[in-house]
Amino acid sequence: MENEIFQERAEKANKLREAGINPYPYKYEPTGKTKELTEKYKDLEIGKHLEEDIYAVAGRVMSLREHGKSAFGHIKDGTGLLQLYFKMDLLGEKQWELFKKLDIGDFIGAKGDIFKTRTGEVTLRVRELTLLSKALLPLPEKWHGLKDVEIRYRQRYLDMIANPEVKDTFYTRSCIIKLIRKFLEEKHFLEVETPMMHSIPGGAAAKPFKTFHNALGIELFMRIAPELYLKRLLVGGFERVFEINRNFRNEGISIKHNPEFTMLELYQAYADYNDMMDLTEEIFEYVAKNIFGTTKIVYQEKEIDFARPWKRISMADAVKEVTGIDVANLYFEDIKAACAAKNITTAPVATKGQLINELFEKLVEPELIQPTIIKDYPVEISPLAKKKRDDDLLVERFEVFIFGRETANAFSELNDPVDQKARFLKQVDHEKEAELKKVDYDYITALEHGMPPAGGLGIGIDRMVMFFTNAPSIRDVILFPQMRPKDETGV
RNA sequence: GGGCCAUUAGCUCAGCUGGUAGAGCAGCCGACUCUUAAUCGGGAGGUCGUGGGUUCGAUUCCCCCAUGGCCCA
Repeated sequence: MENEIFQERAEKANKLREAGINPYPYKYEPTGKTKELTEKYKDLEIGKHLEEDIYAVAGRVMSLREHGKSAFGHIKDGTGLLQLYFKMDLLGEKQWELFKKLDIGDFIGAKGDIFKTRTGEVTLRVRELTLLSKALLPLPEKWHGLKDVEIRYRQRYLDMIANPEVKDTFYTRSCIIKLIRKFLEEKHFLEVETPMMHSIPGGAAAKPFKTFHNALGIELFMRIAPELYLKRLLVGGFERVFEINRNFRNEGISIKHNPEFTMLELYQAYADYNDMMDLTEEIFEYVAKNIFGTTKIVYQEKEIDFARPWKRISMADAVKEVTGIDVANLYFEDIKAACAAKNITTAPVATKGQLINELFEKLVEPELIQPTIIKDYPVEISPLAKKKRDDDLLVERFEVFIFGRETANAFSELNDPVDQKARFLKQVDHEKEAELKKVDYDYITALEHGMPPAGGLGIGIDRMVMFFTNAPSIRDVILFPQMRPKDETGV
């Protein structure tokens, strides 16, 4: 059947070629956009024709309603839809023949005058029709749209055509990123680009993708985080830098995880994690206000308010608040027992800090619906953060949780090269994948030259976009989410 | 990695207890010069995800696999 439609349409294209019409011409110059025209003439009197108001519009044919020697249809361009009216006696016989070979899905140019139909719709009465591109395959159905999620992700272009809100989502995504850039530039942050291919994967705890550089003859890793390079820039003298770019993590795919995802990382010299808390709140509030005019949004039926200030609470206090377990004043064995009592399985060699983190992740995280800053993490799970100024077992680190999801991560950056080296070595000792972990001595060397005290912040852009577009899955905010390739027989 | 669910026409979906598959839209032919889910008439379109099993007979029951979704680790 698909083949049949394809053949019929290909045949139409051939007939047009025989008649001297190129079904794939080179250029068209529209003089109006659909949205602009429907807006401009929305108050036009019903039934009124403006024969002097002539426009050329271009777009994809989305519907056709034929009436013998006349027809209505809609075209869609980048701004919206516009109704077109085709009349045989106005088009002339030759153009009418061309019209009859149109299919839904074709791109056309249409030039004509404006009028308003009896039913009150601004319509272009076509006097000159140009085929701009013949579509050989049919579009998804007009009424129900495209629902098959597999096709929506694999053939995103069909999703965009059939489901208008998809374009809105990615439009909003672009706006959010633009706003973040604007905000940071106003605060004198410099946007930089650091390597995507690292010889030592660092800056986060995640499995990397491996690749190979032939000329150098070395294994390289797609970056899991830009952190260690951005901090080298602090050593070099840039005081405020940021990067918005892709990270790659060779881990599972879920509603919250795509192997490649976009991260904002920024570093500010002479600042600490308290400054990063303020900055994080400001960024979210700024974006929310500029997009919605308010700090309140609805995400998956829950109202979320980004208004400052957010709740700020230490991890230990959060665990105590939610579970009643006073981890700060308990010994290792008691915490282990508490985990067991809550049916939380723990690694046999877990440290106290890791146990507390387990309790936090399992029992507290899901409760953190409103934006919440969880601060003061156990040192053993945070090798790049500076120890808390009054507690050696903790680091000055916070994460932001929204709707139970980790959305940002920030530290007072560790700039003591001796401490950093010790923590790297300890990590290599403990990590299961120790053979993957190499100490980045080049980074240590950079710190040895002196890095100013600094605050650093990372925000998961995809997750942020999910909140602002009410997207249930990260795949809804990534244009081409990772899928298993289909075999060569196609989709 | 484990569990559950889905896969039927280009798209959206029906298909009961096992008896060789239906609708709407799209597309095709015809009628119709203000329709908008246009309408009316006619016809066409299917390896029921793949492979195996049970059965006289499988879209339907069972198993494997593939792809996707959700949940858990």
